[in-house]
Amino acid sequence: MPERAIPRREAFLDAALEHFGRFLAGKGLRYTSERRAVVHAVFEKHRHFEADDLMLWVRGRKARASRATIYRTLELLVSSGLVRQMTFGDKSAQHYEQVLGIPHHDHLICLACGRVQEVFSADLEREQEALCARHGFEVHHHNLEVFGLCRRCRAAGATARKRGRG
Amino acid sequence: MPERAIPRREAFLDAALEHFGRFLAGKGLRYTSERRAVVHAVFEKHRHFEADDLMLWVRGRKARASRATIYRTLELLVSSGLVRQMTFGDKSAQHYEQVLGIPHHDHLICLACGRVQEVFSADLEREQEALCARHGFEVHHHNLEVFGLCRRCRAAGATARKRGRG
DNA sequence: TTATTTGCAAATGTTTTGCACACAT
DNA sequence: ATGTGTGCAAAACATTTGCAAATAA
Repeated sequence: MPERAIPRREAFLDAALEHFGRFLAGKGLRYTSERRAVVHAVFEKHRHFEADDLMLWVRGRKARASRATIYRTLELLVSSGLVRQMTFGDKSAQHYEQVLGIPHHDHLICLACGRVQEVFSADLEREQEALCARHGFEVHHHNLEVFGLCRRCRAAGATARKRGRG
Repeated sequence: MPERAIPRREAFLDAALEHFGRFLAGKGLRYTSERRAVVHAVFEKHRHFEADDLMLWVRGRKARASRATIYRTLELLVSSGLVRQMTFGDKSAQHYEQVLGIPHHDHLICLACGRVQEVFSADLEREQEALCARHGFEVHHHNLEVFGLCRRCRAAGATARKRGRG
């Protein structure tokens, strides 16, 4: 079976809080209420986000953190491996997504509706590894972003075209 | 043979100038000396670049174009399909590369030296297509960026580690 | 106690925009 | 002629930084 489903990301909040605590402690850094609030916001409910979304979520939870702190904490979260940074094509703001509890996956980005679909193929991963190996390249991580039309929008487009003609 | 070499991008200047001319004419837009100068700069010698590099190259050719014009022309070049926009990981400035005459390829980005290597694998492309097809996704284009260590830096690192130990 | 962290506001760097003048067709 | 394109300078963004005040360990 070359494919697997991408599991839901829930119930990882505690693990994330703990992981981040250990990361900070290991660097002699402090676990402030702001940093806890950011971890809560990231791991409670959300998938992809940008810095500004995150600030709003934190504030929506009666906690507070300045924009500067959001950025500084995001940097730490990325270093700790709890969050990864992405860049979808030509957008201006950086995108992030939680990593803990979520196996690697690629992204299909619909040009019509903007929806981002997460997919995985072991065969594809294997081919990537093989390609890099042939070039003597040691892989740390990778991003695959495929742009196109999702099933829904293809159907909608087809309908629209039929209507247009009829 | 699953792989092919990425050909050099040369002698595409004339084709690019013509292609862009047709694109502009088709939209009722004008082929100004600035736009020609930008196409020259992109297709004469260069591979990957950012907006500011391009401005310097244009000016290095005794032509002139303001920063605003560079950005406006880049947008047109992307629309015309002559250039594509990329974003390597977490960098701030957008990156571009010429497309005409250059078949699709992926990028291996070295975290140590920053070098960007272009690679291609037909098997990999096939797996990507298959994955998308399984999801009913119609592919327009895609980006694969692999981050890691290139052969050279791996060797250097190994040497450094040996020296450190010895 | 004290080094780290925070918020604020100012700085940065990239990209976009408004507008008067210049120009390609 | 006339609608487009240009340069300039200012605006718009996301992101980073300096610093005095606040705080976790």
